[in-house]
Amino acid sequence: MDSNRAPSARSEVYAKLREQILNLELPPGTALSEKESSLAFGVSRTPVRESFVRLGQEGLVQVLPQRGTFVSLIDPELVEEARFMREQLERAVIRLACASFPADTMKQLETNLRLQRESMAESNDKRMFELDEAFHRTIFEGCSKRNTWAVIQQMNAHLNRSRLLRLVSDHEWNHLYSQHEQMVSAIRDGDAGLADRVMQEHLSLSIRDQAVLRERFPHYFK
Amino acid sequence: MDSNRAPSARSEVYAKLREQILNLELPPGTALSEKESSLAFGVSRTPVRESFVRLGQEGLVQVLPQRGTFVSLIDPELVEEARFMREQLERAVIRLACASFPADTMKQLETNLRLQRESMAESNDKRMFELDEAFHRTIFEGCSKRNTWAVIQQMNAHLNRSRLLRLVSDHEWNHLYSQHEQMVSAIRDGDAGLADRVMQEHLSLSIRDQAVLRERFPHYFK
DNA sequence: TCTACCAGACTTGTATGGTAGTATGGAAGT
DNA sequence: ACTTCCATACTACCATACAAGTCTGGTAGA
Repeated sequence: MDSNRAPSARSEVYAKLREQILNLELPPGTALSEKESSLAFGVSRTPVRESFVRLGQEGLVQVLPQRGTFVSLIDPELVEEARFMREQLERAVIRLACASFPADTMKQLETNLRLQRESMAESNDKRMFELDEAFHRTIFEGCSKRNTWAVIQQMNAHLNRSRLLRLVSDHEWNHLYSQHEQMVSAIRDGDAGLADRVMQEHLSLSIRDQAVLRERFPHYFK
Repeated sequence: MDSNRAPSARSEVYAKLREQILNLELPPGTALSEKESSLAFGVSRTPVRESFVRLGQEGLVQVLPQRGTFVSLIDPELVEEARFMREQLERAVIRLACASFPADTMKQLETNLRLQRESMAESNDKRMFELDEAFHRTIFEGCSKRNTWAVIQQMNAHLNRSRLLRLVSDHEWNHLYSQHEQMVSAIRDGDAGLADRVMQEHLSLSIRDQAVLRERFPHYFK
């Protein structure tokens, strides 16, 4: 069941750093250092270095030779493009879903909706966030577009640093939930036009978040 | 002008390995090894290792701990999804281009078309391939979607291993060129519907290549 | 006071040795 | 002939030492 019987030091460090960057626990612009991180994690520089390489490729850190490694500033252009890509791909996929969608995957969506209602009742924001992600992922899986979702997730690393604020403004969840419900109905009815419109509106919400974050933390941005 | 005054050993090794994998010079399934590669490139194992990490993240190689590193087999599902993503994003972008496109970037497209005619006359396939890539990239740049193009390029790594065969069947170029011409006209006229249709057809051509390659080299595929 | 310079404390880049897990082939036992 | 076991030769993983570039602060000289 466990693909990695012994999780490597590298993957541990990588996962932890990535999480901290996405959390804004390590804010944009923070100076990292191989040595410092290796001490913090209790490993040698090698696995830390290789984590930096991976994070650098994803654009989450910037490695300047002989100068230092820094958590990347949020690039508004990159964020907007990430939103654009996600919008195009999610709309295309949900149109596919309206043409044909497996029954058991539809069951999963319905279960997910029920869990969303429960989480909203409990005001469990963290759980709600996970369910939101799972909801979208499930649509991709129903259309055999697992890898496409994976690419979106990578792009979303940048988008998500901006979206963090919404987590605290939980009054938005009701709106998002009703959109999720509309999507499921549209897929069930095969109404691609409706699904497309709802998804487009659904994904346009994140634009405003960035403006708010930018105003509050101007030095986080490029 | 040179972003890297002294190209690092790592980036050299990475670029070379990547090129060889995309060339099929290193066919899918080939066993690599840190030691062997380090000897071949005349560097230590460290930069080779870090190249493996990068290539692994792109899905071009598969690193199995304590077992070995292998050039990834071509995953048909991944290839189809790459094609799907590219289609959706290119169609969305060319529709944007029809709404608004900078005059100087339009000049570049026209220049590119002229060079394409010259290269076809010379039967210069390599040049033609480069111009084709530049053509599409220019459309993205005109719409301020540089990063989106970069993501497509990464996905295309998988797609391109399948597209290699087309390079030798140069009789296709005439068809591709006329489609390019139609796209430029459509952008000039702001005819998003036409542009979308042409682009869709344009990008559907690569599907057949995979079938051919798969038939000839079944052991290259997953 | 201001400038030029240099020493030292950083940084990442590269090389190398040792460790642990894995595949393989041959020998010993059935 | 067939199976089991083990020595051996791999593999990637990690730790560590050294190399080379960069920044900083203090100092000597004008």
